[in-house]
Amino acid sequence: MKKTNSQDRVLAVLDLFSESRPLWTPEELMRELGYTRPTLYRYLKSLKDIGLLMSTRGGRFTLGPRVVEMDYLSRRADPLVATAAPHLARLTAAHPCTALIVRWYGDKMLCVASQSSAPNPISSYPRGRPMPMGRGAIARSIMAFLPKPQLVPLISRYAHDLRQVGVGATPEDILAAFKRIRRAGVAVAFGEVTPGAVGIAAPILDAGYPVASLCVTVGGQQASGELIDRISAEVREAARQIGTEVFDEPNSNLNM
Amino acid sequence: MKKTNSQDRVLAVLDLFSESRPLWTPEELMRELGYTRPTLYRYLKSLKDIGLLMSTRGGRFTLGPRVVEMDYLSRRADPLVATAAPHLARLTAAHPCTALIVRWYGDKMLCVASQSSAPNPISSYPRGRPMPMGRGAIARSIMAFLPKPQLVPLISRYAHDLRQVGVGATPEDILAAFKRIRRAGVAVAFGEVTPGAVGIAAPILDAGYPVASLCVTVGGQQASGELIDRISAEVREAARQIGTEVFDEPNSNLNM
DNA sequence: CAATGAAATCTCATAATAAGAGATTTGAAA
DNA sequence: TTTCAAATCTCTTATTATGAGATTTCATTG
Repeated sequence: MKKTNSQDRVLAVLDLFSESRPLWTPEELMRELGYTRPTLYRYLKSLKDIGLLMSTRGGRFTLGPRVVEMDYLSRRADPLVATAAPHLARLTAAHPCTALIVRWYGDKMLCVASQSSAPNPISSYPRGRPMPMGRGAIARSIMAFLPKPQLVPLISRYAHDLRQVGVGATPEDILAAFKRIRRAGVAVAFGEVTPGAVGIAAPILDAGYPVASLCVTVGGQQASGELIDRISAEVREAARQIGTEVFDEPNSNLNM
Repeated sequence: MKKTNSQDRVLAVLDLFSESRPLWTPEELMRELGYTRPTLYRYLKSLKDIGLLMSTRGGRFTLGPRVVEMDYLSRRADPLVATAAPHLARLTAAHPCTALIVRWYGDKMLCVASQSSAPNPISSYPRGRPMPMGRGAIARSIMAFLPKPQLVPLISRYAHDLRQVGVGATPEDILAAFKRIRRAGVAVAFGEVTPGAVGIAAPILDAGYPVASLCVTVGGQQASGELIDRISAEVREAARQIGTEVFDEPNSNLNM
C-alpha cells in the first residue's frame, strides 16, 4: 500500500526498522518502499538532518541519535511510567519478581517500565521490545477487555497460538476463556512467553478500554496457587489504581 | 525559520520536544511552529498514526510508543554500542568508576551506553540525556579534535562556560588549551559537570573526525595524579580501539 | 594519476499534493 | 439542552513533490 502524501511517505521509512531488520541500505529501502532514487535520498536527508536516522558502515542506515534522546524524554514525560513507578516498587518489594508495565499500540505491546527483585530475572523483554500478542498473560489481559467486534478478528488472527497454549480449541472456547478473564479481572499464564515463568497480568483501562497492562512474573518454582491468588489480587488492584491516576476516571468495566 | 517542504515541516513537530518542554498542546504547537490549525492537525494525525506521538491528559501530546520501540532497536543496532560494551566492561572492572560512550550530533552530546562499578554512582546522565557542550571532559575531548574552522565558532559560543571552568581567559588561551588536549589525546576535568567527579575522556574518531567520546568518571576522593594518568592512558587506548573497530580505519590524528 | 562504476545529487517540467480560509462536526462541560 | 472549544472537512489555488534523465561525487583499482 503505497502512501501518496509526502508526510506519510517520509515517515514510512521509519516504519521499516524492526528487530528483524534494524539496518537498511538505500537500495533496499527503495525497493521495499517503491520510491525512486531521488525521492528516497531526499527523504533520507530530511531524516538524517533531524537525527532520526544515521549512516553506519557499509552504507547502511540505522536509527539515529535523536531517537535515543526522544526515548529519554519519553521515559520522563509518560504519565503512565511515572504513575506506575511506586506501584512497581511496592510489588517488587513484596515478592521476588519482575513487575512490568506494557503498553499496547497498534498491533504491538511494548514494555515501557519495569523493576525486578527476582534474584535471577528470567524475563527478557527490556524496554521497547515488542511482545507477542498470541501468547502470555499480558496479551490476554488486554484482549479480554476489548469490545467484541474488535476482539473477534484478533482471535482469528492469533487462533493458532491461542490454541497451542491451551486457551481453547475453538473460537467459541477462546471467547469463553476471555470472558472468564474479564470476570476475574486478571490473566495468568504459565511459561508461555518465558519458560519457567508465571505471568500474572491485569489491564490498565482508559474509560474502560485497555491501553496497557501491569504484569508480575515470578519463577515457576515459587508459584503456589495461594501465592498466585495473592499476587493476582495485588496486580488487579494496582492496575486499577494506576488507571485511575493516569486517566482520571475509575475503571468502570471490571465486573461486566 | 519556517520550513517550506512538508516532509521537514512534519518532522519539525518532533524537534520541539525537549527536556524543558516534553509536553505540548496543539495550540502551543501551532503558535510555536506557525502552522495553521488544519495543517497542524494533519501532521499530528500522521505522527500519531505511526506512533511517534501520543495524547496524554489535558489534550497534551508527548512522544509515543514507537519512540520507545525505536530506541530498543537503536540500542541493538548501533555498532558503537555493541563495540564499546566489552571496553566499558573492562574499564569498570579495573576501576570503581562509571564508563560512558557519548555521541555527538548536531549541537548535542548524548550518552548512548554506560556501565558502572562505582559504589555510589554520582553521574546523572542516563542514556539519551543531552549534555552541556561548554563544560566537561567529554565536550572538550570532542571539540579539541575538530578542524579549526569548525572549532572557532564553538569557542565563541561557549566562551563564557569555557572561561568559567578555567580552560582559558581569552579565545587564544582556549585554542591553546585545546591544542594541548589534542596532543595529549585525552581531556581531564574536575567537577565541571557533576560535583565531586573527575571526568577523563578521549574522542572516538571516524577518519580523524570526532563523532563520539569515551569517558570514565571517578569520584574525586580516589583520584590521585597517578591514577588519573593511568586511567587516561587506558581511556585513550580504548577509544582508539573502538574507533578502529567501528569505523574500520586507524585514528590518524592523535599526534598532530 | 586516470579510468571505472556505484552512490548520491541536481535540474526542471509537469503532475500532484499541500495549504489554509472558512465552514462544519464532534466532544465535553454546565 | 446549550455553549464553546477542539478537531475535522471542503475546495480552490498555490506550492511543492516527483521522477526522468543528467551530472557530480566518491571510492576503488590499476
